Amino acid sequence: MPKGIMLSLQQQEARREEITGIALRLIAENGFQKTSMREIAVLANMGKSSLYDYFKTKDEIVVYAFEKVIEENIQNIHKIISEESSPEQCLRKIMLNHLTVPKQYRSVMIWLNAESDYLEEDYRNRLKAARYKYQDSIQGVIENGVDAGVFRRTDAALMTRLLLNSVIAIVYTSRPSASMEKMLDETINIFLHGIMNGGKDYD
Amino acid sequence: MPKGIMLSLQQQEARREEITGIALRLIAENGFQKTSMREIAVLANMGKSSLYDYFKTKDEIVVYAFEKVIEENIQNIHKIISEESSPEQCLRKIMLNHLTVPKQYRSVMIWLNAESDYLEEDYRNRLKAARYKYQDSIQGVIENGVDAGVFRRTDAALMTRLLLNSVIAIVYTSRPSASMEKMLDETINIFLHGIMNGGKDYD
DNA sequence: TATAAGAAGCGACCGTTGGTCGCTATAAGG
DNA sequence: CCTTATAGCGACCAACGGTCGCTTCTTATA
Repeated sequence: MPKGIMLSLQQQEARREEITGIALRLIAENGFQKTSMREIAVLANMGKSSLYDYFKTKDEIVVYAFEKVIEENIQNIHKIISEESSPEQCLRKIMLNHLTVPKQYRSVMIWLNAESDYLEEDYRNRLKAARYKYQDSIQGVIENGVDAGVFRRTDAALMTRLLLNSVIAIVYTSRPSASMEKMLDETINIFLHGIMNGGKDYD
Repeated sequence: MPKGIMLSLQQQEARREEITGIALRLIAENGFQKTSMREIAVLANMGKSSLYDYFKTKDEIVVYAFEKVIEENIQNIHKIISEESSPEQCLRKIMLNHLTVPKQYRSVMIWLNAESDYLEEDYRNRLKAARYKYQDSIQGVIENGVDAGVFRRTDAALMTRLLLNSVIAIVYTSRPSASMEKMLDETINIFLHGIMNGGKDYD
């Protein structure tokens, strides 16, 4: 391993991605608690202390991973929005996209959901920013649907959280009652037929 | 501190409850990770190693707490079911009850949701048993509603998980869009008007 | 009353953890 | 060729969850 070479920003980023990938794999296998920095360092073929040249703490690794996957998801959402004009279909596709978040990311997302309140303020803020940005782009779809008269007037922010949490309920069960796609379909049907103007108007 | 006295089972149970209470308070404040057994021991006025006379591990404390709160909730549900004949109102009341789970319990429930897969098998099984029992009693209400023709035919197990997860989405947000009761109301309206036979029949 | 049995409680200790620090080795710039 | 800056690392630290054997006390029996 050559030392003393200045790594370019891209190279640093690549290192960070590599470390993150290893960490996510281990965390998905054994949980956050039982995954140690030493273990990650071994698999990344570097000394443990070198990890700290790329991430300030263990927590930051998962914060970073979260930001990355959210960023990617937001890109997907924007693409879906630009390609699909029906708010209803738009929502379906967004949820389907959310469902296909790679497996390794799921455990850190769930873990963050539980522990994010107790992280350092800096990390909390980064997580909040990412999460809000993601939620807001979905919320926008719902609000557009309301404005277009496709959805009844509803609490779009709440609705967004319900939808996202429902995906978690689908993905993260030890007792699935059907395939994930089927459950997602049923879930969206439940939500839509409660939210769409169909005969009755709740205003 | 008298030593050598044989504690009755009730006294042991009381000790366990006391320890659990302290632990829950600390965990709600600082998170599971940052709550140490030493800290708990100090507040419980006992040596750290004495904690291990009442709980085998730190994890077991939260497993025990989970079992307790679920048990209590199941009692409440049974009472609601026996007093309320309308499946719709029944669901409303059950969800409202779920919403009123004491604050300290919430953080351990969320934490368990994230980490339960990585606990010792014994704990995993205890958690599973409690959770299933709880879910099943709610699922029963939905199935009754379906049989009575009040609800349309749906995946009752999925529906249960959606409902429970939605309560979490309501309670556990840093950006509430209304009071918890209002959000719960809106949530149930969304679910019910998607699930109830109102004009259309999806079969 | 003397004593054996057994449980409550604890201090000292263990391996492992996340994280720090100062040193070494090396490349680039003058 | 020498200075400077940096990637990388080994040794170390306090704190953690958890264990063990000892002390201290009560109760039961003789």
